[in-house]
Amino acid sequence: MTATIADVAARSGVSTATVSRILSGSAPARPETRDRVIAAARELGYQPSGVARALKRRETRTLGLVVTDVTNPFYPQVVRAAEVAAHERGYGLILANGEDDPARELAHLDLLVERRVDGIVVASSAMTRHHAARLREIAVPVVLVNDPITGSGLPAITADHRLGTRLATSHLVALGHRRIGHIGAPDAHVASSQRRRGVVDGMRGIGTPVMVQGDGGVAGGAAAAAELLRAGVTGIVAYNDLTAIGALRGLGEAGARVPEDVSLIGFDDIPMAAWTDPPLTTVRQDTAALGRWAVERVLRALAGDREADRVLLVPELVIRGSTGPRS
Amino acid sequence: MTATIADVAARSGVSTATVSRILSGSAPARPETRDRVIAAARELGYQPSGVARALKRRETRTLGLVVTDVTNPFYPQVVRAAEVAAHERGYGLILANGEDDPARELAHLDLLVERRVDGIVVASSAMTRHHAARLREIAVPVVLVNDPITGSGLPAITADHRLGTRLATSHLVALGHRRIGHIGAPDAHVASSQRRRGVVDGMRGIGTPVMVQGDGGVAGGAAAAAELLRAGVTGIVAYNDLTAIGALRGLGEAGARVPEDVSLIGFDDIPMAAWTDPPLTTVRQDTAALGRWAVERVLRALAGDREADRVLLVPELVIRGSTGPRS
DNA sequence: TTGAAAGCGCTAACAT
DNA sequence: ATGTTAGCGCTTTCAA
Repeated sequence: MTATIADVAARSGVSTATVSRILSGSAPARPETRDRVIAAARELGYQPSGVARALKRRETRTLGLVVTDVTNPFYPQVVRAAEVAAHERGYGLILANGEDDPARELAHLDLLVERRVDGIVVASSAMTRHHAARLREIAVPVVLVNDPITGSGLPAITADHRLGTRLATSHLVALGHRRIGHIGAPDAHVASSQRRRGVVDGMRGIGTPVMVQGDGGVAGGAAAAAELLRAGVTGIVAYNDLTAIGALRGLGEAGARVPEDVSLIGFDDIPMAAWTDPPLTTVRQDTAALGRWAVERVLRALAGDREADRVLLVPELVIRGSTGPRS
Repeated sequence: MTATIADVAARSGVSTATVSRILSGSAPARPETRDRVIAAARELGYQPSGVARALKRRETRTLGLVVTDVTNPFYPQVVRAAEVAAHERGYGLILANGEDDPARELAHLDLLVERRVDGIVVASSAMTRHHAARLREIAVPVVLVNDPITGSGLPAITADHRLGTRLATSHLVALGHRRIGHIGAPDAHVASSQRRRGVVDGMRGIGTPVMVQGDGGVAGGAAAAAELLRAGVTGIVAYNDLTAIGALRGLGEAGARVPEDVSLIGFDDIPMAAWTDPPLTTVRQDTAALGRWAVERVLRALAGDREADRVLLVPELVIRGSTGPRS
């Protein structure tokens, strides 16, 4: 078995209390004993048990991160930023993957609570939508990422989706486009209604956008783009980059060139967006900031700040090759 | 504070032992007491402390997963499969993101050991390369994913990289290509030498491949492809899909059409590969199997199986639109 | 500066 | 079928 503090104490001829103090530096000690203890600890390869410490201190120094689906290219950046931020402060991160299944997410939540994580970051719309009440009664701090529910009573950070698609639409309008379409996502997606509204905002005084529905992924984007083409649009704002990449294909197969015949804008700025052909004009949201802020907010909550503040991140239009003047 | 087992015991007028037995179903109880205890537990919103249980049982039911970089599109699938497999068996997963930094990974390892995870899955070449010794002395089971080190003495699962690029190369040869190039990755990458060798294997008796170096990512692929074009190749085997996607761009910018002028093959079959233009012919490795097997292997080790077995996954050539007959 | 001892919340003998 | 008790490995009073 692994060495315990008692082993170290025995080996160095002091009490466990002294070992604890010396190893944690929580109290001064005579240099001589210090050295003996440290030597003994090293010789035994002693590593304090986080479990025992957690029981005593009543904190695990571990956070939970609930994510809808790591496989969606939007999330890894959030996860990474969260992990880095947590690790910087000495916290571990338990990852809970929702698989887009609300029941499963609830089970995960129980798992996290039972594991006594010190706080939870939820980056899952399904979660906040179906289990808002449950989230609010959790004993530890919960922070939401990309939460559409304004009245959740929990701290949250979100990109301004509506502003984002408005920016995108205005860009299209500025390029001379007048018939503009939007490929939306199912309502299950966090931001679908906000992003839809932004397109309407952007066309105010100009006309009404043609609304079609995708599936939030590549396949849906391809089908929807063909539909928009038949409707005669010259500009498309897609729900996200995945949808836009699908649209790129759908357009290509229908014989339309981008951007000569149709201009196309995505959302998120996933890494791939810069590498499509043509490179995708898109609305960037700072995913790293999302993850980092959420973790830091949890930590602040742990330090006593129990406010339910919400931060709205300003998205940025990244103009690349998929948009151009109406021909 | 959260309710403890003592609270439940007091409220239902039994001992903590009885509560423990009933809630865990580890021993029969009179239906009447059963009901009282369960009711009390529910009323108090009691959730057993995993920390206390872990201390007593000497198992945390938590696994560690060390990953080089979640942001690399190859990993999320592994992570997801691992998480799902773990969760199915009631295990949680602590994610440790290496950020491609060996020192950082070592720190992560300590964190995991201190947290007393029951086992560790390492999906990081940097890790196995620099810290093989440290890994071997860890008290809990360690399983390697995509490990290049045959002599590590630890169970491991890896795709047969060499076979994969051989398959790819043979496909090119079968299509009539004779001048074939390979865009390799820096040696820091797990599989670079294996994949390089596979290309040589595939050209045995035909010639020698032109070897150039990428960076394992999109940018490097673009530059390297241009180089290969100048060398007059008509077929390219890329280290991975990211590299191939870069090559696609590099080729396009240099005025070469794929597959009419140059055939191109990737590796991994990341989700994006199906959606490039043209869709990428690639070598698929079953990333989900990698993650799932690793977790299951750790669990088996926990059940007593301490063998250092290695499994080699057979990759599969997925023929899409980026390869065609030499024109 | 150091030690003795209690206790964090649970489970598992061992009793009854 | 249920209760008593010890103890998992730490930290932290309280004493000395």
